Amino acid sequence: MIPNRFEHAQAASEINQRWDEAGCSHAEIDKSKQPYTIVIPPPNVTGALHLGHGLNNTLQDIMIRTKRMQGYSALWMPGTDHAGIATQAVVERRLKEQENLSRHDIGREALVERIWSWKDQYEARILGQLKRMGCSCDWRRTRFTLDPQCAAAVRATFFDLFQKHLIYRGKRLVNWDTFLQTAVSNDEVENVTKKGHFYHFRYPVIEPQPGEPEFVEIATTRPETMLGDTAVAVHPDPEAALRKIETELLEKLESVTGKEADDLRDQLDAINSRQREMLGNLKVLRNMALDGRQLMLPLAERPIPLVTDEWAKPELGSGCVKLTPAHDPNDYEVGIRQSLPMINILNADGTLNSVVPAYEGLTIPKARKQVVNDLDEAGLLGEIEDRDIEMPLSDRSKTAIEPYLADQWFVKMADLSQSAMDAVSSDEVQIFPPRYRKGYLDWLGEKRDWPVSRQLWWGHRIPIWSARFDSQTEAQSVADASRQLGTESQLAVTLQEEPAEIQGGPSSYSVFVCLRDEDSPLEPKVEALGLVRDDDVLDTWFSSALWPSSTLGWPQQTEDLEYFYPTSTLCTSRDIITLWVARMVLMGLNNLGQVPFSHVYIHPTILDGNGERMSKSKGNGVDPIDVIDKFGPDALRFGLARIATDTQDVRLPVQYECPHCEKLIEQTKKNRTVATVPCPACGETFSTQWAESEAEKAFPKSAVVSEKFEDSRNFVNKLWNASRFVLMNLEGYQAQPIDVPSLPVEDRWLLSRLATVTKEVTEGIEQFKFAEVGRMLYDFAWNEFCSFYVEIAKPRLSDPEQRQQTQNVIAYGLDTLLRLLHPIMPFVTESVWSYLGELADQRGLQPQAASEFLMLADWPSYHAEHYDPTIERQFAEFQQVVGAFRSIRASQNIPPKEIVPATIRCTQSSQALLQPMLAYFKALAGADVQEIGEQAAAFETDAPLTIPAIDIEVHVDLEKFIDVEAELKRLEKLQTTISRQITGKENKLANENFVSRAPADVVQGERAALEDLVKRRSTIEIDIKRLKEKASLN
RNA sequence: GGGCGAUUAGCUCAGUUGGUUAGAGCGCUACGUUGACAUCGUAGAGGUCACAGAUUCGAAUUCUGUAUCGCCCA
Repeated sequence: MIPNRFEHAQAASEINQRWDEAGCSHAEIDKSKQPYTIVIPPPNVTGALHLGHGLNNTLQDIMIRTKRMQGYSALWMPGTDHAGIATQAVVERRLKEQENLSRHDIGREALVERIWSWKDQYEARILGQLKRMGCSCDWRRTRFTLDPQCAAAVRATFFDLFQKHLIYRGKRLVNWDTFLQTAVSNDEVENVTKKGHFYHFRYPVIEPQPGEPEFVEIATTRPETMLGDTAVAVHPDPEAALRKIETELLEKLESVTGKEADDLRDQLDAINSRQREMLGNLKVLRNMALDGRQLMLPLAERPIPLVTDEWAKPELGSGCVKLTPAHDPNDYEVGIRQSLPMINILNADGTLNSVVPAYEGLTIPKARKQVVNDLDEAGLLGEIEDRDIEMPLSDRSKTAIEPYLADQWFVKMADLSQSAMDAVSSDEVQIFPPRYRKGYLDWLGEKRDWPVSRQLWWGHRIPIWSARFDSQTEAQSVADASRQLGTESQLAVTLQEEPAEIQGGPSSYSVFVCLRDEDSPLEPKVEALGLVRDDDVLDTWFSSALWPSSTLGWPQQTEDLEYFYPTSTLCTSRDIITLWVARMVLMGLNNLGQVPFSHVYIHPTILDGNGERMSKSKGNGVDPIDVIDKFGPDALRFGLARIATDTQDVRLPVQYECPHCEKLIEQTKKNRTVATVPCPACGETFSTQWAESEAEKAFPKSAVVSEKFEDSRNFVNKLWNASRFVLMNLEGYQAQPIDVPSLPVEDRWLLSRLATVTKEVTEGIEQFKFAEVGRMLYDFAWNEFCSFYVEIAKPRLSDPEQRQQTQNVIAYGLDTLLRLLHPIMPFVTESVWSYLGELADQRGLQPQAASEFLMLADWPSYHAEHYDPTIERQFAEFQQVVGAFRSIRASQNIPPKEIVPATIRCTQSSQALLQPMLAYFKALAGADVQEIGEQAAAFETDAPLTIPAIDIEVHVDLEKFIDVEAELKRLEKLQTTISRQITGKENKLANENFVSRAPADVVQGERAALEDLVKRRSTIEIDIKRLKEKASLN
């Protein structure tokens, strides 16, 4: 027999085991079925999953379970991502914290070994989290982006791109993380605003001509970079530039007023005063630049040119800008334009190199201080302003990013990007919600080459061997010799000239050899020619970009690939549309000639109660396991599905759960970063994720959860109990076909509602409307199935004549509801399914044996013929009458157990419907209906309620219960409301415009409504009068 | 600076092509527990739909602008 309570912890683990043993989530190639494939966005092995992942994976599971039930061969490919830089950073940081060692102390092999063991630990944790959530991945296929199969795909792709000359090496300005000593991509850099200074310097002019200034003033927020300056720029036409700004301001000024206009006028004044006071000087400087004047760079004592370039803004500062092409992205662009030397002043660790020996070895902050001091002593320091400065920080190490000139491998993006843009423009890949198309297309449209090398030890090592030569002929001969070593399918060779201006030295020539196979026998031969393998590894996204095909076996032409590729839907969050989705599309097209998926669904981001993204490092990350422990996996999933609207963010307030008293304590910005928290409810102290010392850890640790899952937990409970009711009443069940036309109204209502809900849920999932699907199922199950159908079934089940038919219908109803709910709440539905199978194995419209697992059962089909709008409308009348009785009872404080005499005045057609249902008013509203029809009368001591929309008036006999005060209060309140409505309607109808311009049916409707209201008001007024008379008699 | 999103009840959110009295869950108030469920039931209170303007007979809904918050990009 079904237990009293659904013990989710026990049930879920048993069910998981049964599914696992039966291989329910394993997908096989089955040519008789359509494939449906989802690849999981592989979670980083950096850390455990939080609710953001919980949402992501719940939605995927809803889709895959639905498709599986719909008869597809549904494959959900699981796995994890090695997340190169992130994981290495975490392990390195721990190494530093716990053992005070750097990666260089322990060496490449030892570090990589430690990262592998970290990976093993977190991969297991992550897969465990997914399993407990009920994710029906095909676990037998679990992959890892660094495993041999994925590595083979990486190698094949890299070789192919290299062969197509889409991979090249360049010295480029990269975002250098001086802590991790690697380049990071733009996307791994976040900008923060900090308080800083704006330093003004004077650079002496070498041999100024008469009338020319002796110094040029520049300003910078990063003084130490001046050691690498290679020019100072002035605008080529400062007069025109200022005039242009002036014109623009004037134009703008015409269209605005108030505060904004004042701002503009201030700006205009500033420009005008510049035109008066500075323009002359700027013109002189421009002419000096054109005349080839040079400046003496202080401290370095190096002559540098004065050049003209539009990057110098005559409206800002002194109008001159120093150029440090090797350490500033904008200056770098100017440097390329102006063919300036690029002087690197940094070592890889962020200390200064020997370019200016006096500063060698200093860290950047120290060098900055020293440079400022030295310039001051030299009398070249001007004003120092306070100013907010934008500082780039590495996402990974949280240290400052330095722009740094380094050798990097790049993928040429022009054609690849175009292909990925075309795929979306042509709708071959559809993105939902569609507003995300723009970001995708804009980003790809920039066609920026992709820097793929990372100076890390954890990742796919770049399969290139290289050597650099000063002489072209020498390089050529080594390149030729390399080519002789194997065939074009084994190796690819390029020779690349690296021009002088980039390096700041003479040109050189590099030979690159890319080997196709891992552990190729060619390796020693290549090395014998003096070529050395690149130390760097590939950007993590390079391997993730291959995920949809590498997991299916590509580059091998496997049967899996043939059958399951392209995949169907990719479900992810918006922050990686460009980083990942775009790259998968272009790699899929390059490697297989086919897009990797047809649909991309972007779900919202979960924020905490303060509107901040969840993350472990903020302390507001919620572990799905904590939620599962407290509320159960079904509640977690249902709760998540219900917040998956198509907005971009959703808020989920977060609480600590006190381990002593289980009270939930709202998380605040304050208490979420401390090690221990005193519980305001019980006074005991608990610890948080920040607990470190023994003393802190001695307090029991609090789970972090969200009370938003409480309603979902209640819903699971409701479903369980409704199911229990059904099961407890199936004694003597006999399977019988359900003859729909012969069914009473309530049964046909249920079938009609089931048909509609089935249709809407099916479509909703198809269209990624998960929140709506959740709401529909919740409303149907709770407010219709439980509150009405089950209540009505109670008297019918105790009536021997109706019992059997009711059992058949209710079993069918529950069966369908379980199927519809299964993708969202797999455990509780699977559990009920087993119990139902024990009592009513054969069930349905045409009874059939139920499958062993609900997970593998058929999705309900939409019975259009069951949808009956008349029945639904009639039943709605019944519900409204029930509501009217309840409302009267409540206002009269009639005790729930008392059955009150009642009558219903209604039209003949309503009477025809309600007559057979009269008994249910007793069950649902404690009303004993003694009379129904057009002539049904009020009682001597009467409480009436009119439902104008359906022309029904209900009356309750208050003889035994009359509470005149309460009744008067109720009626008078009603009277006020109605009067207000009447006024509104009268005004509306008195408006000539409304009557003449609004559609006739709307006007007609308003008139009818007004008439009803007036009628009601007079009825109520009569009732009030009668009641008052009665009161005065007593 | 550009793009995207949000702003509706104390909280978290729905709100279909503009049309009677703007909804739900939680929270709150009152009443209720031996018969599926107190993780429950019934009833109720609670909203100038951020602000300003425009379109319209009629705007939470369409348009323009403003403010606040968030995210992304430069």
